[in-house]
Amino acid sequence: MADLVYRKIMRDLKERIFNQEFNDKKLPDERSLSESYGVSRSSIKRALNVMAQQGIIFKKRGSGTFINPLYLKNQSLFNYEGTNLGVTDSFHLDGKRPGIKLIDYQVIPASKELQQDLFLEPDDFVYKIKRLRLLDDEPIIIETGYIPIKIMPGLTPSVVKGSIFNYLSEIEGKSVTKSFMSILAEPSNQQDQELLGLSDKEPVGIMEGIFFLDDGTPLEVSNMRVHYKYLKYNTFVSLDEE
Amino acid sequence: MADLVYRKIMRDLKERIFNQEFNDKKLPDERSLSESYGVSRSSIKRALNVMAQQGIIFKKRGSGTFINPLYLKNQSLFNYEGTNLGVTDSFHLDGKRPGIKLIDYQVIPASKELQQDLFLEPDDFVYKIKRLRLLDDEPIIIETGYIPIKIMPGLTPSVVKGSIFNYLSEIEGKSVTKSFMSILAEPSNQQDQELLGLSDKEPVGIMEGIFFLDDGTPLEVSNMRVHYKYLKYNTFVSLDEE
DNA sequence: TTTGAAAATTGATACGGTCCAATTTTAATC
DNA sequence: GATTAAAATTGGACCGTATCAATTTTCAAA
Repeated sequence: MADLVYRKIMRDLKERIFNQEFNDKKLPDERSLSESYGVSRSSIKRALNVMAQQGIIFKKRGSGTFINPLYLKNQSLFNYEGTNLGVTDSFHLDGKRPGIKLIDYQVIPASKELQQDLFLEPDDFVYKIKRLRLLDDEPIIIETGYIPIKIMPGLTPSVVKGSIFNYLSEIEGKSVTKSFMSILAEPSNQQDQELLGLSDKEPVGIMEGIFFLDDGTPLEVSNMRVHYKYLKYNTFVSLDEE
Repeated sequence: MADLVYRKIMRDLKERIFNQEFNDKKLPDERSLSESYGVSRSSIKRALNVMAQQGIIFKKRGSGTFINPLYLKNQSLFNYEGTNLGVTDSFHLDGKRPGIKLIDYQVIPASKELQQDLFLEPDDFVYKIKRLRLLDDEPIIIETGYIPIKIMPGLTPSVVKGSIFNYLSEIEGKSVTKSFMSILAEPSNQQDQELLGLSDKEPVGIMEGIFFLDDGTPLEVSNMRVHYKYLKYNTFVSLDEE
């Protein structure tokens, strides 16, 4: 994973940028980079494309490649890194201790909507798993997930008390690297208030969507009701389509 | 813009997918596509990569390329299209009539934070523009923006009553295609409640961040307090880095 | 000094090739 | 039949080239 040419270039360039090596905010041109790194221009282009997509640099034809001034100042914003997409990975908040409390666990027939979203047959069953996510014993997320039985036959309550995605990758060698999510907000309902310790004037953030396995199999439909103070979704958007 | 090879391939493939031409949910292999379209495999790869990044297809080495079942069902979710990033473009809600009410307009010295975010000198000035966005006369967003004077010397109140981004692209030929945004939620404050017609139990969604010009110049620091019923941010996330 | 055309620079698109790695298919063996 | 090994399939990485398009630089003419 780490020995790809274009990734090595990226790592090195990021470091050089961070070390202020390019004090005019401009990178060398692609042909020079190609020569100095001793790799093809295609690989340079690939590295620069990814970095541009992440918002670290801007490219302008005829002019050159420029460093995003914000990258130097606020590098942390540009690190969407992580090995997985699950909550256990996403909220790596400053060494706080994550916890899970199992609220509900049952096996139910898949509803029409779940059949569609998870690509199931009418007689398929799913786990319904409702959990409370904690950070240093403080509740922050009410998470309700639906997972097809036939994909994870071994999903026992004891497994569910830990990270399902980690279990998947460690035990079954499958990884969850893609998701389609919607983010929105709502007033908190009574259950939110009880479980998350909110007043009736405090809202919840909602992240709902579908997690996919590597090969595109829909794994889980998830609905997360997040304590509003812990919801902060950062994103760099580019309309360039590549 | 529309005559690029890889885009033509993308358009055609999307249409063929939508027409159920690949009823086994599997696309032809790259080499066949290359031959049948009469283009190089590289171009096929490029088209497929972009489509994979958009979540339309999944690729699996050794196995093939597969259609995301959700694409057929819910195609609208996969259209992040648009020519600009501004609010005027983002919320194209079903032919509703957008409107703008100017609340505040002044020229002020750039604060420390603005100096950093917009890359300004200590003696630079910015416009502070506060506007209420309407949809069919219903208020949905309180938008506060800061734009450097030196970038848009001609930003008069009359311009500000319309779309600033459209003005930029039509009059000055510059386009805003990149942004760095954070999305979060908060209880509504009194002003939110008055301007957006919310009760004290209803929250606002907040989208704040920086808009960039094509060449990487930071154009605007923006803070949008959105009526919670209108905040819905859809996104496909992939950890594959390309 | 200013203007404007030509030249140089620089990223973008596209081609086509080599080799590799994961997976599936096929065939052989027990 | 089941198991295993070999072969074929299929996407991934990387290289090097040719041509184009936007921008900047150079330099001669006015």
